[in-house]
Amino acid sequence: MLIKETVKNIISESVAAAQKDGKIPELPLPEIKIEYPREDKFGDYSTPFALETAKIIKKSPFDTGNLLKEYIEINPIIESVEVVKPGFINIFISKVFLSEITADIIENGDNYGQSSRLEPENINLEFVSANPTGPLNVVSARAAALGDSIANLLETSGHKVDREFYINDFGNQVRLLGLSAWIRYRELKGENPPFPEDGYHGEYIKDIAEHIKNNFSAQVEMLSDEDSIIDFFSRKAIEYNVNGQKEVMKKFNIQYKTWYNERNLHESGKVEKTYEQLLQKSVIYEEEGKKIFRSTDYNDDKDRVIIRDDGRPTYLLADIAYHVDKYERGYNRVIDIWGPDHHGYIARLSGAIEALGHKKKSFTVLIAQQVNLIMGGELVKMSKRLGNFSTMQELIDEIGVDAARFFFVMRSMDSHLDFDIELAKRASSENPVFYLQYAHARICSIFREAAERKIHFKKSEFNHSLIDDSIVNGLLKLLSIFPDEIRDSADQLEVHHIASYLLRLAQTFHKFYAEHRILSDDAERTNSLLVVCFCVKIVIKNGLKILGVNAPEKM
RNA sequence: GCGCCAGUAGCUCAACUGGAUAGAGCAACGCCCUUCUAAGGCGUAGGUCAGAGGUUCGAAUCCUCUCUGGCGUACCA
Repeated sequence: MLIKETVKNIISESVAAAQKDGKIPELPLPEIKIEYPREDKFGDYSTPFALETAKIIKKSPFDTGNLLKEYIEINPIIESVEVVKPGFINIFISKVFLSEITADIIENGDNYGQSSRLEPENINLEFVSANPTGPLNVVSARAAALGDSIANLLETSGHKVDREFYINDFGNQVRLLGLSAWIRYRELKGENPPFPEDGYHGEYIKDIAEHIKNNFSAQVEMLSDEDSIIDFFSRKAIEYNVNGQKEVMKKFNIQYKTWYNERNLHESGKVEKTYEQLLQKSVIYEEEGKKIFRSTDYNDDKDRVIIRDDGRPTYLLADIAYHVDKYERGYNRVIDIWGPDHHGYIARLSGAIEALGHKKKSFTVLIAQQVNLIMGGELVKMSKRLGNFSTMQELIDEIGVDAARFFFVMRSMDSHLDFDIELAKRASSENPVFYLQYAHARICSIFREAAERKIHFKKSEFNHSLIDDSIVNGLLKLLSIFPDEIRDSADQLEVHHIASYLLRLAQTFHKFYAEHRILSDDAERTNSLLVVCFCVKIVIKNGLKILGVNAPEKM
């Protein structure tokens, strides 16, 4: 149950009732905000509603608060209401209600935290979509962790989400990749051809050449002209790289619904079709043989070429076609996660989408800021072309999937992330992911010990009064807001809130553990404490699942 | 030049998107294991929220300007 929303409804009903009684004028009022007060003495929930409406309804916030107090307090969920100094309305939740949270958590189990929407969105979430010209790097790893977790978050909060990866298997870079591979191939054959300056210098190109030599030599020998040879190498190199990317994603516990080929977009005529549509919307003009989209109408710095003077479409046109295709496949919300080097691209693409009649709000681009990889206190520069980079695969091998995924999502994606490999590698207390997993493992250990001692745990028997203290109540309160945390994070598309929440929960649990001996001779008390542990375990597990991190039973 | 992101404790970052006395984790120091996992707990110390104005009941958060760092500013993808 979403308590925040419930409280909000209670307030708005109270306001409506007060209006009906003529105590508050019937004017349009701002949306009611519900907050978690910083201090316990300010209640479990709080609203600045009276402060915000003071001017509109021409009443002192203090009076409004006291007026609403009686309407709010009628509700059985509410223990009491206090109106404090400037005019905050502080709400205390009833203890009975808090006691019932354990039953709610246990009943829902793996599904606790999920909620449903009146109008669920059908979302396409595209992330990573790295060029298939080489292995995935750590920036892609960040986007991967963020994308999958945000998808989980949106699903858990009641939307439908499909994960998608766009493969740029078309254009200049692809040809250059094929050429690079072909040259390495010839080197393997004992030749010594010149290597293009702007080619791909990475060692992995040699692996691709080796792969082609081992599996497709006969086919290569049958090709005579250079164009078809390079085309063949391009296709095989792309295939090799994409397969590698798929493998890494699988290891990272990410399951894409769709891997979408740019090549298909061109070959199916969708790119041309999109051009026709833009033409009909009169947002295209011609200049020196080029077809140009008037993106300045949509807040872009300059208009953008979408068809070159030689007739070939630019990347932008294909990308517009691709996004239009997403809508045509039935999605009513489209979300992309991009790297920081593409932010300048947002205006032109969203402009085109808007020009073609889709709601501006239905398209969102999230920018995942850069990752500074730090090794031995030094910044590691990454560049695919120079062949000097650390791959996502290497990262996973070195620090493990759990640590990697957690580190990438624990910070806001707006922040540049300093990723200290050495630090993340250390399996010690410095590492927050271990701290969290340890809480889960610890609970499992308590239950193993309980079984050892022949204690029969009855999850439906919870006697709050036996363990009614501030630590337990704080823990129960935290558990109760989990669905709200998910809902809020999902609406803001900010998954790091879940990481913070879980760390706070783990911290509260460790404190609880230190202060309460769970297993004792008092059977009834023991059982009630075990119920609390059981609930914490469920929430940690469900929360970690959203982040794609394992909840180990033993450590 | 213009645009985007960032600037908060020694370091890495939060702060419920305008709320009450700005919080965690590392690092430092001092305590706590004959008892369910010490990968843990408790405590001490640490701040001109980059700077200056403004907006209002109320600003780390919003608006303007300045400074610093990163990225971008293609008929590349």
